[in-house]
Amino acid sequence: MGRPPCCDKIGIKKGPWTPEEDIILVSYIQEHGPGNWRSVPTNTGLLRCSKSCRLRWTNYLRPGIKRGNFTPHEEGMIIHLQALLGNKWASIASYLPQRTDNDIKNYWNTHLKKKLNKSESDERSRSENMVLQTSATRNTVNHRSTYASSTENISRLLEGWMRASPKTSTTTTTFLEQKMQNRTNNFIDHHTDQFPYEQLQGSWEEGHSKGINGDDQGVKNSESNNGDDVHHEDGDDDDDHHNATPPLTFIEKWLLEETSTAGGQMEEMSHLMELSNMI
DNA sequence: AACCCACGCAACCGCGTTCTA
DNA sequence: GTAGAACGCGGTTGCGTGGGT
Repeated sequence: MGRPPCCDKIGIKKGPWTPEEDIILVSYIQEHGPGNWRSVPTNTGLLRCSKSCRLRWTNYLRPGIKRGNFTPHEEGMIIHLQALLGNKWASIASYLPQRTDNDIKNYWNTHLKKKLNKSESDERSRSENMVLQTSATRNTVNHRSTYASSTENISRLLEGWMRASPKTSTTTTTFLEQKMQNRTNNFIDHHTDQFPYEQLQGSWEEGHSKGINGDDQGVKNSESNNGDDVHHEDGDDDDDHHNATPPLTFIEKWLLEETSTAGGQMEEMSHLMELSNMI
């Protein structure tokens, strides 16, 4: 309490992350694993506060993150989990391992809240069904469904950055100088100018197997389950998330059984609604 | 073509919780 | 047991972008 924010320190950079910074951060985490964020800026030479590094990693760079439009299934889960848990975005995110709490929060604030308000004002008695129906309808219309894993994001930004600035770097730190050579060798396909996803992923997992812990159990799982919403095990995500998560056994069961297929979804939704009404 | 506005998303900030010496 | 440091979460902000006029 009353502690000054770490980002007030002089010389700390704010604002959007550059591809360079992303690469440095990813390289470092690939080698040392996430955690001990305080040491990340000093060890990497990044002019960012530890908080910013952690946020960038968890919200954007972490592997297994699904980006792009939310599926009706995900949307339904968010709506009902929000009804059950409130604005516990981290807890909700633990049920959607491929989505970040920030993503879910943004999606709720920009889409779902409005939608729910609208349907509630339209007709309160039918609002619940309205939500589900409009969800499905909307998704068929909204088809920017190019989900990309974060590794793909990284590969793309690497590609762009490497083309733009072949070898030089403005933030020449000891760490960067040492690692960029190695990492680009790992990331870049020697035979093409592309950064094949498989190769990048392989590189990542190779680094992981050296000793990444905690979050990365989930990282591995979600990576291997890319494109699948199923949440397979409890050790899948942050410990905090699970500690904070109430024993929603029905939902867990539902999530385990349910895939992105729409079949049976509506029926399960109605069960969920009953459950949430009881609570 | 230029301007305005609304929207979406990435990042920041403040505070509560947890950890450690 | 306590204080300070680090971490994690939720709310909020600011900027880029696309659509409308």
